[in-house]
This record gives sequence, structure tokens and C-alpha cells, in this order.
Amino acid sequence: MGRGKIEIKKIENLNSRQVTFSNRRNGLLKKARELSILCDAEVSVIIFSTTGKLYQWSSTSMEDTLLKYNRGKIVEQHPFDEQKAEQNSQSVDVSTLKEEYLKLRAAYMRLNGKELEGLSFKEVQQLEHQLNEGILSIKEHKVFTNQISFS
Amino acid sequence: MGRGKIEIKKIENLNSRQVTFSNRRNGLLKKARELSILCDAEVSVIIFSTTGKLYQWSSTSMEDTLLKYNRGKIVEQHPFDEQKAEQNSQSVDVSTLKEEYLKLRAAYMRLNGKELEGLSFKEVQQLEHQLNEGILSIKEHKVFTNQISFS
DNA sequence: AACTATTTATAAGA
DNA sequence: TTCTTATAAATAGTT
Repeated sequence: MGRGKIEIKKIENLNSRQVTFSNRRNGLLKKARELSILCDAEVSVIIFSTTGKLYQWSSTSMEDTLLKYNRGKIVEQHPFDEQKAEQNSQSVDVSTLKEEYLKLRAAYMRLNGKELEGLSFKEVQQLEHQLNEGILSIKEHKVFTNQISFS
Repeated sequence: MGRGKIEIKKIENLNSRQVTFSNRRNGLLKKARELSILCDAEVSVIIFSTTGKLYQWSSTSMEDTLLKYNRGKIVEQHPFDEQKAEQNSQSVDVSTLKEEYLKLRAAYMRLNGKELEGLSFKEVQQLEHQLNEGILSIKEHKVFTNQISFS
């Protein structure tokens, strides 16, 4: 779209490549913004230049988009939240893993009776129930392993 | 770029919004591809439609881009294993985080009385003790919160 | 889903 | 870089 038609292949001349990068990068981000507004869509664009510099634009926070992108793709072989175990995921990004880690850590703390602030009465009841179930299961385990050792 | 100029604001008519979404989405992905080829850049685009459907394009694997994007931004240290709390590190690599996640998950499962295979008798005793402490702490919490509600 | 009149993006030049 | 402008490309409204 200019004085001449160009072939889509790497621009060898460094200077024109940089100029084109700047122009088209701005164009892409503008188009992304227009798409998100016109069509009420969630759009994120991430660009790394050859030199490693980051350019980005996101209609909502980039983190939200990436979490949404990865939702359900988490830790396929070891799902903490069984509902999240999905079939086809191959990738997990760090922020999502971190989110899961922090959720799991919070659950772990609660099982130790810590960081209970903000739980409803019902949630505390459920927690107590969960702990009692854990103790029961452990007692059964003790019986079972004793049976094995003495048989 | 059409029969008339349009204002950049949400298209109210559902049908034209869908048509425009389809057209401009393709346009955006094409521009992303051209930018990456012409300028040898790494480009990723993520689009969610209003209905939550995902459209994406990435010049390299999306996972690579997201990892690169997140690199260095991660984890202000929430160590599960206190011994691993280091003073000056700002970032944690994925494999370390994942390892911590799996260890925490194992501890969480044990608190639920699951995956106890291989624990020594002493370890099981300690686990039971830990659970009883948790229950005690929760009972205290219940008393405490009741006191607040009735004071 | 096609068709075009127009608008917009941008390649090359200054 | 930044601006200009001729031309290519994208697309809004129509069929």
C-alpha cells in the first residue's frame, strides 16, 4: 500500500526495515484497538523487535488476557482443581502457574488453620469437615499398613 | 476504508458487528503475519470474541512468546519451603516454580489423607498431629469470630 | 458471500 | 527521523 507493491519477505535493507517496522507496528496496534472497540472484543498484541524490545497493546490488562488464554491449560498432569483438568493442553505460562501455586498455598494454609480471615461460617465448617475426613483417612491408612506389616 | 467513513465506537447492529468482526479479525491477523515476516519480528495476537471464542496467531509458538513476555516479571517469592526463601532473587524460573507447586500439592494431598504411600510411621504420626493442630486452630477461630459477632 | 466506492495504510522519496 | 504523496490494500455499505 504505497508507492509500489512489495513482496512479503524479510526486508534486507536495515534502514527501510526499521522504518517499516515502526510504521506497520503502529498500524497493527491501531487496527487492534479499532477491532476491540468496534466489535466489543478482547484483543491483545505482543511484538518483540529483532533487538528484543517489547511493544504491546491490550484492550484489557495483558495479564487478564493471558490468564484467560491459559485458563484450563494448567498443569495438565497434576491438576489441583480437578475441574480444570483438560485434555489437550500443552502449554502453561508462568503467571498462570503462579496463580495456581498461590491458590494451592492458600488452601494449604487453611488446612493448617491459618489465614482464615474472610471465610464464611459455612466455609469454616466445610474446612473442619475436610480436616476430619483427612484424619479418618490417615487412621485407616495406619490400620491398613499395620495389617500389611503383621501379615 | 469503505463506502463511508465510520466512527470508532461499538457497532450496535449485531449482524454488521459480526461481519466486521470477521473481516477485521482476518485483516489484523494478516497484518500481524506481514509485520513478522517483513521485519523479522516476533508477533502474537490473541482475540476473544464477545461470545468467548478464541482466535489467535503467533509467529513462533504462542507459549514461547508468553514465556518471553513473562520472563523477569514473575514471582515476588511466596516460598512454600521457607528454607528456599532467598533474599535477593526477583524471578523464579518455571521449572523451579513447578517443582515447588508439585511439592506443595503433595503436602496438600497428604493433609487430605491421600497419597500416603511410602510415608514412615513417624511421618504419618506427624501428619496426624499437624491435622489436629489445624482443627484446634480452626476451633479457636470459630470461637474468636463468634466473640466478635456477639460483642 | 460477492461487489465496488471510498477510506486508510503505507512504500518510496525528500 | 519525520513529512509527503502516489498507490496498494482494507473494508463499509450494498447486492
